[in-house]
Amino acid sequence: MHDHGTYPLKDLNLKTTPKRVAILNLLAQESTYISPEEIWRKLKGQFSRVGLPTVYRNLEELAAGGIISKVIHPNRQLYYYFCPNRDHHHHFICVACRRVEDVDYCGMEDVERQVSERIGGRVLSHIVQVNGLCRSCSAKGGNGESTHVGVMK
Amino acid sequence: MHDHGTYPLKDLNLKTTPKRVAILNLLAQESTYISPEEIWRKLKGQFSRVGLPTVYRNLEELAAGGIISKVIHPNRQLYYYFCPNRDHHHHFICVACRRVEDVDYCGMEDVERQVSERIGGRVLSHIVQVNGLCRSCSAKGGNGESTHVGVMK
DNA sequence: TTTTTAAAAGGAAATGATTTCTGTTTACAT
DNA sequence: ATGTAAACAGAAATCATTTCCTTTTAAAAA
Ligand SMILES: [Zn+2]
Ligand SMILES: [Zn+2]
Ligand SMILES: [Zn+2]
Ligand SMILES: [Zn+2]
Repeated sequence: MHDHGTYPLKDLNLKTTPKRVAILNLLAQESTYISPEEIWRKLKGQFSRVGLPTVYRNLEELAAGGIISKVIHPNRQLYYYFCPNRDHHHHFICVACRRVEDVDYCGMEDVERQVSERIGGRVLSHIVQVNGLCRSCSAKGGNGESTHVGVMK
Repeated sequence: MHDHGTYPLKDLNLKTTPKRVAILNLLAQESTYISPEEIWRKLKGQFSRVGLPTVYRNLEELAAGGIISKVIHPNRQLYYYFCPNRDHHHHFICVACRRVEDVDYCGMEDVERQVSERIGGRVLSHIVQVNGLCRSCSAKGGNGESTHVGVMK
C-alpha cells in the first residue's frame, strides 16, 4: 500500500536487521491494524526461522520510536499500524474490517491549556482513537465487534 | 470522596447486590483509578467471602453500563474510575499518583463530521485520555511511569 | 578484510492477569 | 412464600505476552 520510505532506524539506535526491515515492510503493506502473531505468521513465509519474541520486541521498539502506532482494542490484545503520515494526527479504525484512516484533528492545544490553567498539571501524552465502521462496512450494515474502551457515551 | 448517588442499576438489569453496591461505593470513595485486585483486597475487609471473578464481572458490567469508566494503561492491566460527572467529558490522569481529573473538552463533533464527509464512515465510539502529571506530582518533579499507548508525539 | 562487541534473534519456559466452569446462593418479581 | 434468572465462590484453565539464556549477526573498529 504505502512505502515506509527510509526510516531513521539508526537514529533510534536500532540496527537494520533483515527481520526488522521485513516487519516494517509488512506493516507498510497493510491498510489495517495487525497483531504480533499475524505478523509472525507472515514472516515465517520469508524466513526459515523466526521467533515470536522477536516480533514482539521489534514492534515494541518501533512503536516506542514513533515509527508505528498502537491500536487500542477492547479484547486487550496488541495491534499495530504503520502510518506514513508524519504530522501529528489520530486514527479512525473500523471495528469490523480493521481498516485505519487518518483523522486530521486533535484538540490537544485546548486541552493542554485547560489542564495547565484549571488543573495545574502537565500533559505528557494523550490518546485519541475513533472507532466505528468504515464506508464499506457501514454499507454492509455489519456491526463488527463491540468497542467499549475508555470513556464513551 | 464523591457519593455515587442512586444509580439506575435496575435500568441496566443489574440486581442490587451487596457486593455490587460495595464495589460502587469503594470506587466512589477513590479519587484515583484502581485495579480489580485492589478493589478485591478492599472488599475482603467487608465480606468474609469474595471472589476475584466477581470483582472482574461487576467492574465490566458497570463499565459497560456507563456507570464507571476504564482507564487505558501502558502496562495493559485493567483500571477503573468512577466519575460523578454525568456530562460527556474525558479525563486527565496523573501517571505518577493515579489521580483523575475531568477535562471538559471533546472535539468529537468535528471528528464525526470529518469521518462522515471524508471517510464515509460512521463513528460508534471514541477514546480520549490525557496523561500527565498533576499539580502536586508535577511540583515534586517525579516522572511517574512512562505512558506510551496510542498515538503520542 | 579481519577482528571486536553490543545488539538481535531463537527457542523453551515462565508469567500472571483475566476468564471459564460448575455447583451453590440470592435478589426480587409474582 | 415460591420460582427463577442472576450472582457468587472457588478452583482451574487460558493464552497473549515476557523472561531467560545461548547463539548469531550487524556494523564499528582495527
Ligand atoms: Zn495516520
Ligand atoms: Zn493529538
Ligand atoms: Zn470525569
Ligand atoms: Zn468525547
